[in-house]
Amino acid sequence: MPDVSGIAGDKLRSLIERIEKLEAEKKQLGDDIKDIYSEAKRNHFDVPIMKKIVRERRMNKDDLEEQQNLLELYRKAIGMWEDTPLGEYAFADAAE
Amino acid sequence: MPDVSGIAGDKLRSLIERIEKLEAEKKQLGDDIKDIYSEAKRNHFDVPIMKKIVRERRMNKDDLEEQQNLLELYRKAIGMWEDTPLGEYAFADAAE
Amino acid sequence: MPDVSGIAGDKLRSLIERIEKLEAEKKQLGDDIKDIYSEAKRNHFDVPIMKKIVRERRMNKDDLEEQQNLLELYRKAIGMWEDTPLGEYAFADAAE
Amino acid sequence: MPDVSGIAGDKLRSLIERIEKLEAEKKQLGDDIKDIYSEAKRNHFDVPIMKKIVRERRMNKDDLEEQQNLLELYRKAIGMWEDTPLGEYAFADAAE
DNA sequence: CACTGGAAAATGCCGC
DNA sequence: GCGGCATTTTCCAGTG
Repeated sequence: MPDVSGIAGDKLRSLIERIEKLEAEKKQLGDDIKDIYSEAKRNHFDVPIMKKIVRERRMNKDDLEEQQNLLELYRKAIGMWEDTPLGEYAFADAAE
Repeated sequence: MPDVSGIAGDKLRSLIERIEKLEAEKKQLGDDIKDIYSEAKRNHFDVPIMKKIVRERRMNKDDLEEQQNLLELYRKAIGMWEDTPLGEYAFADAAE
Repeated sequence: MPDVSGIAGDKLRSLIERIEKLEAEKKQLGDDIKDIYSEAKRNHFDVPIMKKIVRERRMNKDDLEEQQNLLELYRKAIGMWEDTPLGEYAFADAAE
Repeated sequence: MPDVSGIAGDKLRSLIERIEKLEAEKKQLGDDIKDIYSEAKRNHFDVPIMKKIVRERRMNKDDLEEQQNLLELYRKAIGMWEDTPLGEYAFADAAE
């Protein structure tokens, strides 16, 4: 759109193009990450579990514990699984 | 949560049970839909295409509302841009 | 589209309409569920935690345990958190 | 996972570290994009509308490929329907 | 600072 | 059983 726009139109178009360029790179990185998960799968790793691990590592440890405590509190409040050993597994669930 | 083992626990359990009931119904509907696709397949219709059609129709329907929102936004913005060609620019891009 | 179609066209349209009807009901249930979560929020419950609870209850307990074990195994394999209290707790839990 | 604490653990750690590196870069790009929107705002552009435009352009781009897939599907199905009015029906619906 | 809407991620499902 | 697609769920930034 060569001459419909004035200065501001050029600026706007420039901004949008810069954004689109960055978004394209961002998408590329997403694809690269997928590739690594594929490689992991080929090496017989469990991909969903790996994703949980990555997420745990990204999370702040204090928040993780706080979540755990709340989860446990809620389980208790509704009397969930009170006669099973599953309560012990609470910690792992917080990360999911 | 105010009171773990008292009234709040009852309320929490009640909420969760209501949710689970609705989720069960929702799942049932999903199964019913699958059944219809099976029936379609038995009648020699091409199921993937049927799904595309259903999807298209849903998208088109959703888009009507979306278009309204978009127009709304544009009208709002035109006040700012009314003495520049930018309004036109935005419209042209959105419609292209 | 009254007379473009023959018998098969009628059948196809009928199938699609039944599907769309069920999908509408399904969507409605989804909205109802959202409403309950809103009510929960108004009652000062932590909605994300509630969702975890609902999910836990939906899951098969054996699968849950299996997941836990794998997660723990992976944490160990990469030496994750081995010098933190959370890590010790998890290790203890896994070993018992 | 073959060998928890041996070579497989090294492989797992390596995969995870590569993923985390890419995620960091990805996050950086997200921040860069935000910066551009900030710049736009400083230049008195309407950011929500810009986002709409970017989104529209991305959708339109995606739709081109989608349309191709759809046509592909339709061509495939036409063999089955070529002596009925159903092909027309599908086309009409998709185009409406 | 809670809420809404939009982007991103995860889950589940389907055909090959 | 694997990869791709669609849906659902989760997350997060902007807004009042």
